Amino acid sequence: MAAPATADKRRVILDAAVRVFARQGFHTCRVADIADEARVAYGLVYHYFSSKEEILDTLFLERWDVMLEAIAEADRNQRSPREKLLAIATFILDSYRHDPELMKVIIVEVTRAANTFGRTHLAKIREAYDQIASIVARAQADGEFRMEIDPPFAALAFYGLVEQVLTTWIFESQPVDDGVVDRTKALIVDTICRGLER
Amino acid sequence: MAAPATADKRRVILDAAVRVFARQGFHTCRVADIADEARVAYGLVYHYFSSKEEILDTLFLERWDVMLEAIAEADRNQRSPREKLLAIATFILDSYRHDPELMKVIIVEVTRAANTFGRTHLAKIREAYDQIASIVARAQADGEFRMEIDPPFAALAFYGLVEQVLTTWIFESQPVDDGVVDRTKALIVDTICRGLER
Amino acid sequence: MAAPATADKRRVILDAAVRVFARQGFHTCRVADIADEARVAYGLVYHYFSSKEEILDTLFLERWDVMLEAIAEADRNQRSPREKLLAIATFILDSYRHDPELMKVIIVEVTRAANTFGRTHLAKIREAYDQIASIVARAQADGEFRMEIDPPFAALAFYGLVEQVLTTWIFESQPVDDGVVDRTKALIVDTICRGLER
Amino acid sequence: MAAPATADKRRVILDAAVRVFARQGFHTCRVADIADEARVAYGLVYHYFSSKEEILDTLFLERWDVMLEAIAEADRNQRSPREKLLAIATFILDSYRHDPELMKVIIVEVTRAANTFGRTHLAKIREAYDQIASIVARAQADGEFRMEIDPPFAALAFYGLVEQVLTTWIFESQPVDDGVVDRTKALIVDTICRGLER
DNA sequence: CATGAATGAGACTTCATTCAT
DNA sequence: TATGAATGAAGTCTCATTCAT
Repeated sequence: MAAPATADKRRVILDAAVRVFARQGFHTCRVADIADEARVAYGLVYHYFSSKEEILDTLFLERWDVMLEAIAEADRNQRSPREKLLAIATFILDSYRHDPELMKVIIVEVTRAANTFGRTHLAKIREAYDQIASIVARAQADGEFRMEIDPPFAALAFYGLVEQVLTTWIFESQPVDDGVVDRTKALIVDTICRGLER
Repeated sequence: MAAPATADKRRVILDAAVRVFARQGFHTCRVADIADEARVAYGLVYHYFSSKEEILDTLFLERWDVMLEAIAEADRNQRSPREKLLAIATFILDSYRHDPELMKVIIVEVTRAANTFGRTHLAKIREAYDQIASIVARAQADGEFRMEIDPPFAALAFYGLVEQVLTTWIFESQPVDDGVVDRTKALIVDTICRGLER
Repeated sequence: MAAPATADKRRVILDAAVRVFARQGFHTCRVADIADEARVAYGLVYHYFSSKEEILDTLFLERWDVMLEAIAEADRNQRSPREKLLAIATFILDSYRHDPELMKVIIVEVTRAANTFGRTHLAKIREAYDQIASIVARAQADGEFRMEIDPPFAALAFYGLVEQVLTTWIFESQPVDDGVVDRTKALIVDTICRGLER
Repeated sequence: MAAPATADKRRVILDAAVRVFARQGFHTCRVADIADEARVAYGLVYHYFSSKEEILDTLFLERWDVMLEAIAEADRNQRSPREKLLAIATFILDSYRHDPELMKVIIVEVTRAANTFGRTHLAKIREAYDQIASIVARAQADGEFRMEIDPPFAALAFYGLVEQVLTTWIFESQPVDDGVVDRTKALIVDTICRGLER
């Protein structure tokens, strides 16, 4: 039972892949880059993963499941729809704050890659939309949200804005501090819930 | 000595590239696929374009300039900010209605490709955001929009929703009819301007 | 009869080819480079020459025949073998002085290209050696040169030194003036005829 | 567990490259030809070398360093300048005798390729000239060679003749036997040291 | 588990040559 | 003669994946 605490090479490879994908992009990087970044032999990558794609799939699914659970929890624990949306925005923006590289990879390489991984994981991605739509639908039933906007569409607007914000941050590739994160999540919720007009 | 109707091979290649990029994605397709689709010799592609990338750049810039002009025109010709945003949404959604493949390529391969072409054309893309933000800023000055939401952020919400809608359609890859387009553009403007709450 | 004095496009192409071959080398340059340098349409090159190779062949044969004649003339007009060799060295070095680019092309791309054009034009190249060897042979018969060195070998030494000198100049790619040329040709003849030892 | 005799694939590739370069010439052969000749997968060539050029560079540098050392050794071990030059000529001609293909490649593709590899390796090539010139200079100081011919020029004549001889053999592409080699090296030294005149 | 050499299909790009005008 | 668009065969290099140790 002498295995050292950091011997989980699989994890090391996954973490290295995040950095490499974030830096170079999935299509541009080579498997060798990942092995180098992980300081691991070339072949070991293929010992743990059957392909380069599977690494990205793994990263996405790991994280996305956490997010789906966070959304569910927000729905359970918060009272008003506004607070629920705020909790969701908070979770996603905090995720970026804590691990911008991972979020960059997930958004750029999966969520927004309509031709490739986005299509592969369409069902998973939709689950998030559906949960948000469900929150909206119940808010309408409770008379808190107006009926004109159908829930899937509202989910689109909300999640779309969150993702657009993250994309902007990713493009700017400068670190965001807690203040920016706090103000932005409030702004997102306010914009979506109250609209632009006076 | 009338110019032959289909002699512009450069155009033929560009149009073929749209179809191929839309179908297979930029990274997945080969230059040979474009040449085949255009029914043109392999080398001719390189006679007109210096690389596969330049083809995509050309497609994007051609179309994006048209869109920037359309936004400017909407700003000039429409009275209220709501009408201006509606005109912009109309233009973009109609663009998709009329040439879904081209719009798919531009959004999937450029606008949302934060690692590659999106970064290349960042300045151009931002011009659109800036124009929209400017509309919002003037609406605030005129007392029509509320002051709480800063204009660049509002532009993000509006354009983000438009793009998210198109992405959904692209994912579903089923044709949209005029009715859907009309209802959606109204919904976009209503969502962004009036918000979700009662 | 409006043809301008410089309308000989064939000549224009040949002269342009000299410059391009000298600058970029035969293998590295493209036919398009020659056409550009000649300010002539792409296709015209193929109107006058059947291939890129034929251009180089033409340049070589044109010049080499002049040289063979110059050697023959030196043999006829000069009295002593030393004067004959001096006249030959003079002619070759002067050729370089007057048109270094052409000489560079002939030496680098033909004479020293044992795998390609050197092999093609082997017979022509040998004619020069043979003429020089013949001069040496007669000098031996006349008792002016010693018998120990067989004429073909002597020709090798003499012509080899001339070519080695030119190669050095080509490598240095700086212009040589008349003084250098004069001193060098004397040195060549002296070295070959009298040797290094006291 | 003795190391297998032929397991060094890098060496196998280099040796195959010599044969292919000698047979077809550097510009005419394809990397595939080298891989085939080495009975090795295409990609392995690029595993060991970054380009076709690097293979030739490697072959040249390996051999040239051996030659520089041989010249230095001749300078150290031989007494008279004539014996030193004889030892050098012997080494180079023997090199050809033992591995004519390698010497062909080095001379034809590097040493005499003024436009390409010759230029790249100019400094290395000059080292050989400089060593020979240094031998001549000391012979002049010792009163054994006459002062009229400056040492770099003498080196040119000597090395130029050696190379010209090899080039002739290469052109003839017939094997040379020891007798020819012995007679030729004596002839080279005699020609350069005593000259043609009686 | 771990290593990294070995494989080979495939992509991009170049460019000599042809041809219609 | 003159033009330059059109052709398509090659060739280099990359890199995901396999495999022997």
